[in-house]
Amino acid sequence: MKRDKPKFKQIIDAAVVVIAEKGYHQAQVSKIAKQAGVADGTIYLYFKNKEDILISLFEEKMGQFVEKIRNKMARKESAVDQLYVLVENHFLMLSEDQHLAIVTQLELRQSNKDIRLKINKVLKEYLLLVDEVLHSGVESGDFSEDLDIRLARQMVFGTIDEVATTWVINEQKYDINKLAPGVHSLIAKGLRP
Amino acid sequence: MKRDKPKFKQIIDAAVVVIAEKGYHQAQVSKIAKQAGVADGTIYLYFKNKEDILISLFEEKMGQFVEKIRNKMARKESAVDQLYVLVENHFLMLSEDQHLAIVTQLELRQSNKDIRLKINKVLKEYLLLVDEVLHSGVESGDFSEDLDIRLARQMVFGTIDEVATTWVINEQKYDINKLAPGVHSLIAKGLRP
Amino acid sequence: MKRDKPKFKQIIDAAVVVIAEKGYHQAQVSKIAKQAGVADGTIYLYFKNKEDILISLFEEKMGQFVEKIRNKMARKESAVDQLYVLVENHFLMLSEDQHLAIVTQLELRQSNKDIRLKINKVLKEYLLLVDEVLHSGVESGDFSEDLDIRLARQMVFGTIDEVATTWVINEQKYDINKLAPGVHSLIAKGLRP
Amino acid sequence: MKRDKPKFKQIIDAAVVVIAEKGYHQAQVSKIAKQAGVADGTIYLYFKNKEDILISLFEEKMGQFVEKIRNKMARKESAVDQLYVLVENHFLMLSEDQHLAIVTQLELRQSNKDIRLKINKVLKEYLLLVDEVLHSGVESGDFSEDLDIRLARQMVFGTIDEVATTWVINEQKYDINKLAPGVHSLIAKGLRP
DNA sequence: GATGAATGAGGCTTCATTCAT
DNA sequence: AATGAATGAAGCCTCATTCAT
Repeated sequence: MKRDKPKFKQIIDAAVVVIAEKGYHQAQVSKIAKQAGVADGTIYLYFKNKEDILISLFEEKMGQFVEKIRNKMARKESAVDQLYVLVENHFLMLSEDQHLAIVTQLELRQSNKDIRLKINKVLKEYLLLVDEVLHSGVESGDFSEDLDIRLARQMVFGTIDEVATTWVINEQKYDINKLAPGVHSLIAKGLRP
Repeated sequence: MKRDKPKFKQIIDAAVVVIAEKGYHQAQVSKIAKQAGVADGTIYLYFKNKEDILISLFEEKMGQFVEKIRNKMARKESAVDQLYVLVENHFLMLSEDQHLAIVTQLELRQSNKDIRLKINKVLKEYLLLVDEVLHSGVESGDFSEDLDIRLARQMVFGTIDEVATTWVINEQKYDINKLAPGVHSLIAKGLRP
Repeated sequence: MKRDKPKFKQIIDAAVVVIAEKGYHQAQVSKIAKQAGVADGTIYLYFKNKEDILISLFEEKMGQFVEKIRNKMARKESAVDQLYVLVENHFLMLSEDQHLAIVTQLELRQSNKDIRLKINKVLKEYLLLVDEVLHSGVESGDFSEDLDIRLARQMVFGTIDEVATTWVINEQKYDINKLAPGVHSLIAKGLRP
Repeated sequence: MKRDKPKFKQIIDAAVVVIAEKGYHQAQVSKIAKQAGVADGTIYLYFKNKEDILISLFEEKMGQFVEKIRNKMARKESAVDQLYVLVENHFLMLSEDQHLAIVTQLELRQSNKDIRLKINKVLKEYLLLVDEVLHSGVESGDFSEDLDIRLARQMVFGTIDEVATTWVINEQKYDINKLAPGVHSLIAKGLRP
C-alpha cells in the first residue's frame, strides 16, 4: 500500500511545510519535491496529481486527528466532559504543529471547489464525532432535549474553527490552549437544557 | 469620486454575478467586463487591479450590510433583542441576494492571503458591531459579567457564519431565515450570566 | 473573420517555416510565435491550441491547392489532359514552396491520430477532384469502363504522393517537375481501356 | 546473439500488440514491458533504447516479409506473374496479422524523422525486390523498354501502400486480398510497352 | 473617457532510461 | 540475468494588465 511507504508520508510532510511557509499558491510541486528530498517525478509515483497530494494530506492528518480525539473522548463519561476533551484536543493538536495549523486554517481554504468538496468529505468524520457527543448529551439530559443537532453542531464547529482561525491569523502569538475553558463554557452553556 | 459613478457599481455587480455563477477561479476580468457591458480596459479606469475589484466589492456590500443592521439594532433596547436583530438580518440579507451569498460565503474565501487579510479589515466593522452588543449586554447584566468579549465575538460570528456557509453549500435549499430563532437561542444561552 | 486577418496567415506561414526547418517535434509554440514576430499569447487569439494551428495550416494551404488545380483542370477537355494538369501542378506547387513540401510530405505525418483524422478530411477534397477526373474519363471512354474508381484513385494518389515524398526525402535535389510526364504516362496507361 | 533469444522476439511481439492497440504515442516502454511479461529494465538488456525496439521490429518483420515474397516470386517465370505474386502476398501478409498491419501502415509513420529514415533503409530491401521484377520485365519485353525504373518502383510501391493504408484506416472492414487482381491490373498496364 | 488587441511569465506532468539490489 | 523505484528535463496555455487609437 502506497500510504504506508515512508516516501508517502515524507512527501505529505514536505507539502505541509512548503504550503505553510510559502503559501498555497506558491507551493509548486517542484518545491515540495525539493523539500521532501525526492525528484519531481517521484511525487507522481505516490500521488495521482497535485490535487491528490492536498487531499491525501488532509485525509492523513485529519484521520489521525479524529482518531486521537475519539480515543480520548471515550475515556470520559459525561457529554460535557467529552465536549471539553474535544475542544481541548482540537486546540492542542493545532498548537503542536504550527505548520499544519496554518495549512488547515488558512491555506487549504483557497483551494478550488473540487478539492474543497473532497476535503469536506473528510471533515464529515469530525462532524459526526460532534454529533455523537451532542446526541449522547441530549439522551443523558446534559443538553437541552429540543436541541437542533444540526444547528448545535454548526455552533460547536463554527466557534472552534473561528477561534482557531483567528489564532492563526494573529500568527499564533498567544497560547490557544488557554482558551479551551472559555470556549467550552460558551458552547456548553448554549447547549444546556 | 469614482465610487459614485454608475460604472463603478455596474462593474461590482457584474463581478458578483460572474463569481457566483462561474466560481472564483473562473471569474476572469474579461468575463466581468463582458457582464458589465464595458471593455476590459475600462475596468482599469475604475479599479487599480483585479484584487481591487474584490475588495471594493466586499467593502461596498459589507458597508451597506453593517449600516442596515446597525440601524435596525438601534431600535431595540436589550442586548438580547439586538442580538436577535443581528442574526435575523444577517440571514435575511444573505437570502435576499443569492449571488452575493455564494460570493461571500464560498467563492471569496478562495482568494489569496493578501486579499483575505484586506477583507478581514472590512469585516472588522461588523465585528465591532458584535462587540458593541456584547459590551452593552454585559453592562446591562444580560450577559455574564466575566464574558471574554473576544471569545464571545468569535462564537457569535463563527456560529452565524458556519450556519450561513452550510446553507450555501447545501444550495440554499431550505429557508435560512427560519433558523434565526434557534441560532439566537444557542448563542444567547452561551452568553448568559 | 479570424482567417482573414493578417496575423492569422502570418502565424501559419511561420509554422510552416519552423516545422520545415526544425522538424515537427521541435516546433514549439514559442518558436512559431518568435518566427511570426508575435508574443506567445497572441497565437491563442487566432488559434484554439497548437493542434488548431496545424489543422488550419493544412486547410489553408490545401484549400488553395485544390482550388488552383481545379481551375486549371477546368480549361482542359479530355480526362487524360486533366490528369496531366493534376500531376504537373501537384509537383509544381510543391516545388514552389520547399518548406511547405517538407511539412506536408514528411513532418505533418508524425502528428497524432486526431490531427491526422482532421487532415484526412481536408484531403478528401483533393481525392474528390481525382474521382471527378476518373469518372469523366470513364464516361468519355478515355479510361477503362470497368475501372474500380476507388482503386484507381488510390493508384493515382499513391503514386503521386510516393514520388513527392521520395523527392523530399532526397532533399529536393532533382527537379520534380521533370518527372510529371513519366508519372502521368505510368498512371494514364494503367487507367486506359 | 541477442536476436535469437526468446525474450527478444517476445518484446518485439509485445511492442506490435501495444502499438496496435494503444497507438504509437501511447506505447510507453513500461507498457511494452508489461505486455511482454518482463521488467522495464529488462528491455534494455535486449535493446539499446526505445528507438531500437521499433527499428528491430521493422527489421524483423520486414525481413521475413521480403524473404517469403522472394521465395514465392522465384517460382514464377514472367515478370507480370511475379508482380502478381508480389501484390497478392503483400496484401495476404498484412491481412494475416492485423496488429502488424496497423503498426506498419499507420502507427510507425508517426515516429520521428530519425526512426523513419532508418525504417526506410530496411524498406530498401523490399524496393530492391520491386526493382528486380521491373528490370527482368523490361529485359523480357513484358514492360516498356523506356521504363524509368525509379518512377515505376514508386508507382508500384505507392499504389500498393496507399491501398493497404486505406484498408487499415477503414478498420480492415473489407477483404483486401480481393483487391489484388484490380491493383495488379492497374499497375501492370501502366508498365506495359 | 472608452476600447480591445497584444503581451509574456510561469508550472504541472510524462516517460525513457539508469542502477543498486 | 532480471528487477522496478527513482530520476529530471521540457513545453503548452492562461489571463491580468497595458497602451495606441
